[in-house]
Amino acid sequence: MLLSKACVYGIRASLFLAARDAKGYISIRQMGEKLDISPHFLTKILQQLTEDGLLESYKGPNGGVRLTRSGEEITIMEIVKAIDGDKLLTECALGLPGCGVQKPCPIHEKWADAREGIRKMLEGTTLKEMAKKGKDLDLRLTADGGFDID
Amino acid sequence: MLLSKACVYGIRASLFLAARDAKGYISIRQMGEKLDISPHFLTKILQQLTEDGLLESYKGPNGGVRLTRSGEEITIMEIVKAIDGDKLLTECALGLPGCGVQKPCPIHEKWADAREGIRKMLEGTTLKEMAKKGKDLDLRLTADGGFDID
DNA sequence: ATAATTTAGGAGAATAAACTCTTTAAACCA
DNA sequence: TGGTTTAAAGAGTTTATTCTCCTAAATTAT
Repeated sequence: MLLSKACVYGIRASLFLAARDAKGYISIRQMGEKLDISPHFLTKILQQLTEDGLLESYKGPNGGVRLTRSGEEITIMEIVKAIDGDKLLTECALGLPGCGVQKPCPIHEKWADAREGIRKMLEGTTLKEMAKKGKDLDLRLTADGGFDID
Repeated sequence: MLLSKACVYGIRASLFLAARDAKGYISIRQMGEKLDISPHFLTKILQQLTEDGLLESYKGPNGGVRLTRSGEEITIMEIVKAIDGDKLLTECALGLPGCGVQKPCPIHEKWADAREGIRKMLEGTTLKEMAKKGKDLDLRLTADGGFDID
C-alpha cells in the first residue's frame, strides 16, 4: 500500500476540516463518528498533525481541533510527511541498503520517475481544492458515502 | 510502502535468475545466501511465483528453480501481481469503500494519473533489461552491494 | 534399498501495524 | 469547589506481516 491507514485517516480528517464552513473547533469524537474511524485512534493520529503544526487543538467543552492555516495552503504532502514520513519519496523501491545515486539499483531511475508523479500529486493537491471538488460533485468522504459535513 | 518486503524479495530473486548466464536450476538456498534473504522465507515467496507459472521448480540434488520464460518476456508487473496482487493498481488511494468511477473520492482522478506512472514503470520494465543494466554498470543487487551472480 | 539434496507445506515465533481502553491534564460551567 | 467535556499520554489488545523451524514428498546418487 502506498499510504498507511493512519495516513489515510489523517487525510480524510483534514479534508473534513477543510470542507467545514464553520471556523471553530470540532471534537475528534464527532469527526470519528462521521468518518467511521475509531475516535481514540483518530486522536492519536491527529496528535501527530498537531505536533507538526498543521492542526491546533483546544481542550474542554466546545474544544477540539482545527486547521492552523487555510485549506488553500495545505497540501496532502504535508499530511503524508507528518504521519508516514518521507520514506515513500526518498527510499528505493527495492529497499536495498545504500542504494543511491552513486550506486543505484537497477530500477532506481525508473522508480525515480514514477515517484516524481506521486510527489507532484501530493504536492499539487491542496485540501481546499479537494474539498471544493468533493462538495460540488458530492463525492465520497464520510462513512455514508457522501460529502455532508455538518 | 509501495511493495511488500516479500514482493521486493521476489523481484530481486527473479532478477538474479534473469542475470544468470547458466540455464539450469539453482537452489533457493544458494540464492538466499547471495541475496541475504532467509532461504526458508524465500522458498515461501518463490512458491507463489511457481504457482503463478513464472518459475518452474525441480526437487532433489541439483534441483532448484528457474524462469519458465526468457527474461525479456517477464515484466516486474507480473511478479508484483503474483505476490502483492493488483490492489496497488486498482484500489483507491484513500481506501474508501465503494470508491469508483461512478462515485469517486476527491483525489480519485489525480491518483489515477500517478498510478498510471507506476503501472507504466512496472509493465515497461523487463527482467532482462534490468539485469543487463545491472551487469553493465555493476549496480546493486546482492548483499555485498554488487551484481555478481556466479 | 539407503542416504543425501532439494522443494512443498504447514505450524509457530517475532515484529510491526492497527486499534482499544484507561488514566491524566486542561478548560469550561454551574 | 465540583462536575463535565475534551485532547494528551500511555498501556494493552488484536491483527497482519515477516521470518523461522520442522516434517513430508520428490529426485538423485551410492
